[in-house]
Amino acid sequence: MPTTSRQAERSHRSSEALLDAAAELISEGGLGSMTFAAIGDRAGYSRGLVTARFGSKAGLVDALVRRVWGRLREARAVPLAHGEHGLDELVGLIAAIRDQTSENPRDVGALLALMFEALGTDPELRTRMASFHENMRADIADALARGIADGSVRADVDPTAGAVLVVAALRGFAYQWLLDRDAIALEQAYAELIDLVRERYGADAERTASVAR
Amino acid sequence: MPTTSRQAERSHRSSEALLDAAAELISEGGLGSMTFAAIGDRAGYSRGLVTARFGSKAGLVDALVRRVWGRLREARAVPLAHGEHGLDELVGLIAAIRDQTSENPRDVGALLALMFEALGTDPELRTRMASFHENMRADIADALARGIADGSVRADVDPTAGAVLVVAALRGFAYQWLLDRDAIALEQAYAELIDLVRERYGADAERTASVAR
DNA sequence: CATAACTTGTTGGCTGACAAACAATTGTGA
DNA sequence: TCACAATTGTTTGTCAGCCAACAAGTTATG
Repeated sequence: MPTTSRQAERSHRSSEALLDAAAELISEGGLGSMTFAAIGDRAGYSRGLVTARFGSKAGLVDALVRRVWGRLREARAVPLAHGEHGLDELVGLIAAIRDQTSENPRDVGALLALMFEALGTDPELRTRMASFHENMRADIADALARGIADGSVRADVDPTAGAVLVVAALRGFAYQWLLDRDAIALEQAYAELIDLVRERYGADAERTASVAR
Repeated sequence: MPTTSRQAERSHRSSEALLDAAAELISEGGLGSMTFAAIGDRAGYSRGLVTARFGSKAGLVDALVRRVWGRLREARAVPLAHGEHGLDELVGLIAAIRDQTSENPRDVGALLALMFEALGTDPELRTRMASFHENMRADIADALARGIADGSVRADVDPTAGAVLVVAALRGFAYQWLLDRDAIALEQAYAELIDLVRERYGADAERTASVAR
């Protein structure tokens, strides 16, 4: 007999299919186009299964965010664990986001769309995303501050302002990409940002050398 | 007798009040919280006046975008008309956006919220904002290219990549600001961006000098 | 009195939520 | 091993709430 019962496997399959469909829909048209009927249609199940499985729309979004964050955290754990210098750590973070976006555009796109959706009516989503970005800025500012201490970052850099700028660039890339996927060369954009970080925040960057990709 | 009749004045007043209320609501909670009833309530009129005046929700959004864009275009015409060098023109554009945001946060906030809302279901809004950003990137890339020609911008700068980055920073600042207005020092963020543009794209920037604000 | 400005009543469509029914799977006792 | 009950998974029916849109009516202006 299998370690997972046929029932468990069945429900697991359907849950994944529902979450996949939900991610696709959010990524394409925001929460507005993520209706129970649309999810069921796309996943090949009925509209009623979503509430049966996730309780409510909020529960579904919660499960979706958990799944995506879990995967991303897994992928990002590697570059962050190496105890690199502050500057390299920041560059590694940006590169990890770049890689995740190209490897798993559906989930990342859904998470990004949810971030922008957080500007809307739902106060819960809003505070959640607000604190997420606050933490992200704090992490980046931390990396810059550590970089100043270890000599990899210029001493006159303002870590807070740098964090706001880096986060802004990341979200701004994502926004332009979601708005018109064909108009933005994401790889090139991330390359420009990494190069910029090295040139502007790095302690020993040569101005001429930094332009080469 | 007045050049504008009392009737015209009356309808003009109510239209403005409705648009003001709509802008506030969008800025606060996106299109989702901009319901006819809410607009009427806040403007001090009935829910029915909006359709009577603007025909439909789309018409209202259209009128709102027109009004805000008109005002911004007016304000931005000055810095762009001077025929400056490419780099100064770009810096002027960023400064103009900065000034508009601090002078008229309600309208600018509404326009920004609409930009992010464009990721949602409405295809008309989406294409509209997509082409707006395409034009914006083209303008910035143009300014950079002209700057290369007139010697104010480094010759090895990629205008396209620079345009994507600048637009990303602008939208990213706005996103973080709309998400949590207290967490972001907008003035400082814009200062960082202007400084960055001068240092990274400028032809004759001194690395140490560029940090001073 | 006529026309413009504005309000209130109403309707139809869409959505999330829940409940009841139906179907597949699993456990249990003989 | 087999029947049958309990459980889990899934679907369909239905309802209440919200909203944009329109229409008919009311008030202000000319």
